[in-house]
Amino acid sequence: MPMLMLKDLPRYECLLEGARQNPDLDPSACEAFLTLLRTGDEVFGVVERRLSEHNLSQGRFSVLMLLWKVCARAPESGCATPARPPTPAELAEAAGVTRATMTGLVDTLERDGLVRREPDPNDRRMMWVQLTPKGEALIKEMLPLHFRMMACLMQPLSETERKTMVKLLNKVLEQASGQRAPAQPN
Amino acid sequence: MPMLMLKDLPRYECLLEGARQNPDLDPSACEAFLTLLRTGDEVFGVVERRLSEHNLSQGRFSVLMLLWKVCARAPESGCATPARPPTPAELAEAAGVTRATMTGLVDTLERDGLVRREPDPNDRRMMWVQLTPKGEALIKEMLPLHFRMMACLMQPLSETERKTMVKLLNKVLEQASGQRAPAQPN
DNA sequence: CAATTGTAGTTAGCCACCTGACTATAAGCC
DNA sequence: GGCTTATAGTCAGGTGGCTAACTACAATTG
Repeated sequence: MPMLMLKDLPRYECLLEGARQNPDLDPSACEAFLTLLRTGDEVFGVVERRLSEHNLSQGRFSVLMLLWKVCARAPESGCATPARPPTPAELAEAAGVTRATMTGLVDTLERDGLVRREPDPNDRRMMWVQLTPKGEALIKEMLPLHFRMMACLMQPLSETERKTMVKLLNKVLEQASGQRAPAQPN
Repeated sequence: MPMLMLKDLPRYECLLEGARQNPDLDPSACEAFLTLLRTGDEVFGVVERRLSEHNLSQGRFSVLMLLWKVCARAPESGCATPARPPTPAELAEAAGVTRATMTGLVDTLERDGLVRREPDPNDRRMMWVQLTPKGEALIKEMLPLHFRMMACLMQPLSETERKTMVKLLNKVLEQASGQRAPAQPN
């Protein structure tokens, strides 16, 4: 549960009351906003708790996933097979964290024997990161559990409702991404 | 951006491909799950970035909000007015963090002169936490900006879509809360 | 070829989250 | 009244985010 989020969402009447005092408060927007963050936080918490039983966190798990996808890439999957293992910078980019953060993640994963660093023979600035057998065994063990957890969490929604939620969330996602970088002139 | 979340969500075809190899993978559940976390992360990031321009974070802002709600509670708002300022433990409970975390938050807020600690005269274990005038001024300045940001983020959704999203998210929220504490016998 | 510029990885230092242990105090119960 | 138990706040130590600065190396360019 990484972010501090109000545990009890305000009742809608309180939002309406607040809107009467503050013209900037849009009750339905506020409700949607708070519910989104609250739900994301709660779901994230469930995931973290499950992962922590296997000594993992979201971050560590994501790195293992990224590494596993590379080495497990079947030829028929249609995805391009990279010529070499990924570098910390590539992992950071894919995971959406800074290179400094990735250094720390790979440090602890390496300390726990799940991952191995190896210098790139062609560019001495770079490192390659690879799963160890132990890391591969762990991710293979975890994946089915992780998938079942996703299914369990989304079980109250019908197929149609899932599609609807994804559609609505994507609208918000796009808006939020635009907020972050209003223009990418390149 | 507190949580590490894959930046590029997998395409749906890849999920279908994965499901063929792993019977536990439910493609629509997986898509909904990833989109939910990704969107929550992105929205959270927008908020953090805005708040950081005023030297705040989600956590610091939430504490100020909680303190402000107490002292700004108008009699006609219908909410019960507490007899005294909140304690760190109450703030932690309301914000959904541990008491230890709240100690740290109040530490930095007090260091920055936004908040004041005062011993409870009736129970020497407890402290009262209150906004300073500086803290109150800051939250009053921030709130309209914060409300406008919520409205902006939710602007792509119609009123109906917001209601729908809240309804669907609440189903997931309830499921996730149940996951966390399967039974509360009390 | 030498100097500049850019890139990869790390380090240091900050913040906010956690757990677990500790201290002081209050409350309940012989 | 004196144990025991419970509660409030804090501290210690760990993790995972961040930025900014540094080192080593590669690439570009005059």
